[in-house]
Amino acid sequence: MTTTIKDVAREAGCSPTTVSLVLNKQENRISEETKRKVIKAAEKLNYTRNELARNLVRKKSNLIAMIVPDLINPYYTEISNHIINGFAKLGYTVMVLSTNNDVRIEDSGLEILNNGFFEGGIAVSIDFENFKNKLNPKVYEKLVVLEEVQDIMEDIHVVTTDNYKGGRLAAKYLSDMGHKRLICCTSLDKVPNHEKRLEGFGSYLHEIGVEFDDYNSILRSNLEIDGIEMFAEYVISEDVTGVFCVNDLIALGLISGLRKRGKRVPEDVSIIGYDNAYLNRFYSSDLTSVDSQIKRISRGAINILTSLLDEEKCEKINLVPPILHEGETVKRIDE
Amino acid sequence: MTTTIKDVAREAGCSPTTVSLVLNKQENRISEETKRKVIKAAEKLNYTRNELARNLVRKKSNLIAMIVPDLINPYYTEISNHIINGFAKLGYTVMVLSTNNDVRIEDSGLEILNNGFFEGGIAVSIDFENFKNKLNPKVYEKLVVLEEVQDIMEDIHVVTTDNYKGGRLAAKYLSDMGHKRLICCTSLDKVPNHEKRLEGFGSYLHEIGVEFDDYNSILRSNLEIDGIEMFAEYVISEDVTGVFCVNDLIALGLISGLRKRGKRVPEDVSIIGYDNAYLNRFYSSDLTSVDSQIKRISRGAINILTSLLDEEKCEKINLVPPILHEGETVKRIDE
DNA sequence: CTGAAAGCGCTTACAG
DNA sequence: CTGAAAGCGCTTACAG
Repeated sequence: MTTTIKDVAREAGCSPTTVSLVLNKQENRISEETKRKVIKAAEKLNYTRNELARNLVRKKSNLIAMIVPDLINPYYTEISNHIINGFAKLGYTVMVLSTNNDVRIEDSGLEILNNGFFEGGIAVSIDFENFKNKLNPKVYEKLVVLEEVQDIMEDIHVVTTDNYKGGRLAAKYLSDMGHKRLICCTSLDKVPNHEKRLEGFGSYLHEIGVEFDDYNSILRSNLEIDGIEMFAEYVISEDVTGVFCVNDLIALGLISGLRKRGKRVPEDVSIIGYDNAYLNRFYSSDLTSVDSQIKRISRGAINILTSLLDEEKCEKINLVPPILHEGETVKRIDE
Repeated sequence: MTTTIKDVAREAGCSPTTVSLVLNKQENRISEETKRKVIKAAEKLNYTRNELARNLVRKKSNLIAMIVPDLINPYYTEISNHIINGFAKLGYTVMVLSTNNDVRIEDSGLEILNNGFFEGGIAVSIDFENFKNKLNPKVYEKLVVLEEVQDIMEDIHVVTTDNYKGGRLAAKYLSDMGHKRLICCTSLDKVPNHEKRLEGFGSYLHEIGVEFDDYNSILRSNLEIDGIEMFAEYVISEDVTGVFCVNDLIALGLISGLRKRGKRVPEDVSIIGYDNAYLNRFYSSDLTSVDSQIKRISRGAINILTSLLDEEKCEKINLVPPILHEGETVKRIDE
């Protein structure tokens, strides 16, 4: 029913070998005459090569799988974009699988990584335990993870923003601007990147003697819009002056929630996000944010994975230093 | 080097057939004893099945490919999300390929669709000509396109918002609110969805006698942030009172550009978008927008594609009626 | 309850 | 310049 190389061979009056050779542009040894016949036959029969069979023998697909937790957070889509474009230039096609925080989808993702259709993988913000249990160790050799390092995965290649430093940067900036009543807003699930940011944030405040404790100063919610609005309620009721949001999406949602309640940013509350995502620029106010340098992270990931694909050695861990982007959502205050 | 079914068979002391049977849970006929041995051997050798080989013979992968133009526009990511989740429930995994408006990546996408690894495809907003030329007609039978219909693709299944009607809805609303100096903002590339929206918009205005001509009333730019800011300049210099943006991202960018220039929305300029994307809710003002009912579109796509996968007949064209979402970015004016 | 054999659609030494 | 043959790693009638 589907036309194969054999059909083309029959139509062209030659062997399957010859067809394969011609179609793979290895036709230096084939006569022009035969070449033409083959191409004509292939066109006539509407032949398209079965890549499954091809890859089975070649063990090469030029395909890379990218696993992300969701497609809502612009950070993930932006980083995907860079990686797609970067690999396109190198002749690789990247397909992205978003687990949408569903373990079953994540498992399918791991299976896909295991099954050999994709030559390499990039995983953003994953469940390390699950990976460790279900991923074939051989896959590690062609995988780069974009998330705060965990001891649990000692064999893996990592590139990520320096979350700890980023958290400290945020804390320093807010306190330099005179803020003392601070909280953090983060996700309910303990994402390693986020936790490290909080750790850095807290550590800086402790050093300079500003009150900050995990129980009262860290707010958690699902990141649906209503959870984020709950943050707004709390900020208002507790008279907080500065908020560190572990990503930009939370920051934008929080600003929106505050404004709906008659509060102004930064006049009444100062907000700082993390990532400095491109999509922020479509937003009315210029969000102050710790820039995780998405482009550099992407480039790093591409470099490492290409090295791995070429079986070259390379550094295991690659921490990209964050930079503070001073927007207009943090105000200096004096008390 | 990679362990195969043969290795497992040798280790377990049985035939490859038996291993395959056990690992595919078709073990009703296999003795408990053997079963255990096989599973143990597989674990010991860290065996993972080669899906390439498997799919080659089964012609079944439970994988669906989704092709989108970019991952920046929240409309694409939101629709992807719904489709990923919907298919997950049905046991299919969806991987998305973003062409990033690069023909070469789009071509890879078409190749992937052709190559048989994916059982079905969903394509959002594509280049019809390119599809027609390069896609194996057999793929049409398992493909649904989410974009305004083109005569060029008569064989294809389509589900999309009723763009024409949506455009008219926007025009009616703005004119009902008293606006007469209107323009549209759209992309430089002629996306079928967008063009149809403009057509609907213009047609309504013509009917009620409001001035609107394609040359002076339709602004086009690349959808980078600077292009969109150029829109803002124009709106201000021409004293426009109402703007129809063919998608929400343009609308948000435009609002941001106007505010930077000291203009207020909706006090000075009224803005209406298209899609009513979820991400809008993280934005400070509630954007007035033609709701394309992304969920219904997604559900429609899932239904049709599952029918196609089951070789059932179904309707070719599925137009989802849009609904006006009244936010707070359009103001009534009277002159 | 189990296995030998054919076949999925391709590529690639090898021989001529 | 061209082709027969083996093999990629699996599944699935078929036979026993």
